[in-house]
Amino acid sequence: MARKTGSHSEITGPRIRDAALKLFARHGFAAVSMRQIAAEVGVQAGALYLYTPDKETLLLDLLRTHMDDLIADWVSADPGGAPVARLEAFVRFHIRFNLERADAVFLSYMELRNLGPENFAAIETLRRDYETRLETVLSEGAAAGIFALRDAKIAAYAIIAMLTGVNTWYREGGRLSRAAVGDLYWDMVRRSVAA
Amino acid sequence: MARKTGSHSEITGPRIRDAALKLFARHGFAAVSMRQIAAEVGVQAGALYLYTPDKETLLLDLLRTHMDDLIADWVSADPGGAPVARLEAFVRFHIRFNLERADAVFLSYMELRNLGPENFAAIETLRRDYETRLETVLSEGAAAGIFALRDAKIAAYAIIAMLTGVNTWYREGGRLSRAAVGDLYWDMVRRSVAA
DNA sequence: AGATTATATGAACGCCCGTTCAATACAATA
DNA sequence: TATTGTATTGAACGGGCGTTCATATAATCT
Repeated sequence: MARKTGSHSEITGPRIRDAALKLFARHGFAAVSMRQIAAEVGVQAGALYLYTPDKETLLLDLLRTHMDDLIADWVSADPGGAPVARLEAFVRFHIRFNLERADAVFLSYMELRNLGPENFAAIETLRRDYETRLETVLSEGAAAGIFALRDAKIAAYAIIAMLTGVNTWYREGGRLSRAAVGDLYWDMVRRSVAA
Repeated sequence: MARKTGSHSEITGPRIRDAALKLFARHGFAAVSMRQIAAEVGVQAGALYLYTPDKETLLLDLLRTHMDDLIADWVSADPGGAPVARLEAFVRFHIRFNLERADAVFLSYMELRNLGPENFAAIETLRRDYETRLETVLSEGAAAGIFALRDAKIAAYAIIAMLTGVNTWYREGGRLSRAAVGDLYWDMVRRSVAA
């Protein structure tokens, strides 16, 4: 056997990335073998190397795609205008986006350490970009006297950590709907920075 | 060569746990081999099995010790009395404790997935115990009209996530002292739950 | 001093790893 | 239909893995 019937790179490529994302998030980058990823896709291990030069680059692609999506989606969700409205939009956006991609979020917090120094730095730059966007909203609100902040950068870190934490406990079909979670967190964030 | 001069289990045991904690946190449980841990201690791999029945149990011991210490230390740091004072004590305690044990904190968030189901459940129970202690402080304050909360459980999750996030950015010798960080976070927490 | 116990070595076990590559079967094009 | 290009196999490479165990030396006990 060699090439399989119905085989196309536009199909196999995404399936490999999906399988790798799921398995890396579930068991950890180092614990997942290329053979396991291949088995999940229904292919032999050698075939993966038509789609990635090596295992680390496969991880890097997943992390970079996630961060790019995060920033791009926030840019188009950002309403601009009044800082309070922008902050509320950020809170609801961050919770929703992260809940929709729990695997990628977990990966991008846990497996940065498996990247080489320059790849690590590239992802860190994207993360800092995202954090800075929130920090800017907070700073502008503070300058306008709408927010009372002692340190905009720390406030941004604190808010993002708090919101990202939803992923550790939220379960679909549980006591609270996603909208209710957004309401609760926005209430806490709003009060923590209110002037 | 066989037994080494000066060898004692009370010395080698802790050194093995220290090395394992450091390496697991740095590279991930699956990425670290028993031979690497042994080399860090200056011993052969076989000697590790005088101290742990297997690799997973070594991880479990590290995680359980960390959670036990966390709860025991909070119990003795808890001032009791007025909810506001207790909440402030919790905020400062959690930040300090976690900064002092960054490796163990990272491990206990990232490597639970490498535990079997029953070991996983045991650690989860300890975590829930800790979370419930904060939730109780919040609930009592709310009942006394001192805190305004829409959901004490979610507020506890949010506060813990926010505080734990300090570990991802804090660097010794940076712009802020540990005490200053405690002040900033206590300010935000206080306002987010104030009546 | 001699016997016993505790602590370690180092070789070996079978197994799985990431990656490469010649061979090959299917898909697309002419 | 013949040819070219694409997607995949399956075997092989050297190497590292977790774990076991017979053996040996150091520490301790009588």
